[in-house]
Amino acid sequence: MATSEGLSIGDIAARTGLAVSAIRYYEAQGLIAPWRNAAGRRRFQRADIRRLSFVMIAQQFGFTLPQIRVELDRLPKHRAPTKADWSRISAEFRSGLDARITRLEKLRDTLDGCIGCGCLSLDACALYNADDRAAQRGTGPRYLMGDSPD
Amino acid sequence: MATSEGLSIGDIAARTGLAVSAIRYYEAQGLIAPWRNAAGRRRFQRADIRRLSFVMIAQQFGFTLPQIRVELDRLPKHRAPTKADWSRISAEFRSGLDARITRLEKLRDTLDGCIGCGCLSLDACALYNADDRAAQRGTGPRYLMGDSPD
DNA sequence: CTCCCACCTCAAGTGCACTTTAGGTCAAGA
DNA sequence: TCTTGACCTAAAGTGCACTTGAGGTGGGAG
Repeated sequence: MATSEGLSIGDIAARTGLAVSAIRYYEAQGLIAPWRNAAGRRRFQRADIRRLSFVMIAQQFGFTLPQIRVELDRLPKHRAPTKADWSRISAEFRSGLDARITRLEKLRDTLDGCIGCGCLSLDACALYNADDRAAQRGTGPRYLMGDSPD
Repeated sequence: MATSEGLSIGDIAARTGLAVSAIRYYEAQGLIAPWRNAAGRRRFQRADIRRLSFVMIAQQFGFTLPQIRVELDRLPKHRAPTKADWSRISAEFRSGLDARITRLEKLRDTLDGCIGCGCLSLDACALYNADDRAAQRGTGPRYLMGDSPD
């Protein structure tokens, strides 16, 4: 409970489900900025719970902490995001998510075309096209990694 | 080129686009098992190119190297997978992929419902439901992490 | 004959996202 | 009064997937 003002790191941990160590780590990464009480202990606002939820959600979306930080930096440090903040960020999440889904679906469709095919030819199989032509352009089965086959 | 029998690690690197160090690492992880020539150098079969392509594709699918190893262990060590091998593995890939896509779509749909909502209520918002009830069950915004809300 | 390149091993380093450990402070309850 | 528990810092450790570095060998080209 709040001894005086704000929430303790333990409260935040309990309410977000995060480990205390993770919360401290996030502070070190600049994702949250609790203040300190007279005893030097971290004090959090309720809005910080939302910032941390935001972090967890964004991670689900595949964002790295530095990327999440960029988003959070555009938000007021201690306030909960407004409707406008949220709409903008949601839109970005949405496009990132769409891209991710599209990539996976492309992969799945290619796979579907290959199930039971058994060709496994380096020259012809769409899943095994890490051929010389692709290798010259970089690494790996490039077409599946997002490039289009020329 | 093949000095005598088989392909050198350099050949394999060129044809797969992988770094030589990565190929050695994969051997250490038991994903491939090249033999050695008189001089102690790795010699690969053409089928190993396919094994490595398989590794790269499986990574795209989100599998870890140990998981990929499990799949590869069911394949003959030096031979290219047969049609039957491939069909079985494809089916597993397929279901893993489907699960991944479903999860992302669920996330996206929730997000869609939230864009512009601005509620951000810990009790009501589907994206911010890291509430006490969820926290009691583990960590994070559980519903989004795959659990269903009770 | 000498040089270079491709290869070898083993150990350590990298980046991400944390956790663990060691050692210490402070306030409240038995 | 003593002890317990929540908190503090700084540094080191973890797991994954590699890369980099140091030091060494062998074979073919010039």
